[in-house]
Amino acid sequence: MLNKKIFQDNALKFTPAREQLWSLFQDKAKPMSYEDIKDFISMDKATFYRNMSILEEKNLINSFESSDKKRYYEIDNNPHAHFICRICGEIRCLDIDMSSILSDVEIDNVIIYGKCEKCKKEDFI
Amino acid sequence: MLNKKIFQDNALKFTPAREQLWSLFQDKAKPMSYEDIKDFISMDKATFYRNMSILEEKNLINSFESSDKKRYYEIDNNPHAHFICRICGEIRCLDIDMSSILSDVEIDNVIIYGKCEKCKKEDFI
DNA sequence: CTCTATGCAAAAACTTTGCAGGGAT
DNA sequence: ATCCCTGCAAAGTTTTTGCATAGAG
Repeated sequence: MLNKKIFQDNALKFTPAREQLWSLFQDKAKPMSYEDIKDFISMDKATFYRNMSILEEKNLINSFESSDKKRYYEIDNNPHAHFICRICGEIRCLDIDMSSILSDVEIDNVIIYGKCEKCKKEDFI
Repeated sequence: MLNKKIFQDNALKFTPAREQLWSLFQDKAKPMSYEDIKDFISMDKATFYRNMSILEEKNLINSFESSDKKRYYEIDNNPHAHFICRICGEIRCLDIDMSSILSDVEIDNVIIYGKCEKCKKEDFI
């Protein structure tokens, strides 16, 4: 089984918790926090956070913290920048080439905060 | 006095705490957290945070949260992006125009996370 | 069988809030 | 005199840690 192989290749035991997390994050193509998925997984939050840290160390998962103080995780395929609306909290994935922005450093995350189109309009209401 | 006028123009009382904060953030041209300045101010942390929030509402101060979970503040003059090294925590102010990257939204903060030049080198030691 | 993974509960870290007293205008 | 400001202490929120038990290989 493919999922199992991914874990074994990384010297990680193939446990139910990890299988759940892995398939959930593969199905949803968006960043999600513990809060977002807690009702869809059956494991303690400590297990969630510990496993996500491990998967991140193995470069299988990326994460960033939003302005809502929560950490969002997503599968590491095709790294990209994120736009976060500080009004409604919407997180939008962006397809910007980050490497060209800045030389001499190794960029692994770009977060752009602002007001999304919708919230910008509602300012005038 | 200029400082006093700035506060009065914004319907804020000119108190010792605010005067301290304002001159400190004007002198230092870098983002600073409560931790960074607590030894140089004589006020409770609640007063610090409350005043910084107020100054931010009045658009006199900008802030962002770093990967160390601390909120950094700086004077609102000349808004700019920041690079934060996730290894050593260094915060570098950047002079990039991000507005062109993304349309339809109102950008007010850009944070680029990565590994700074120094920490990148030390990886190989 | 051995070593890693998990659940539970408590700790940690930074920021915010409630409240009562003090100070500016 | 009236509000706003401040200090203190306690609460709040998300993530992390310690420890005993369970489970994968």
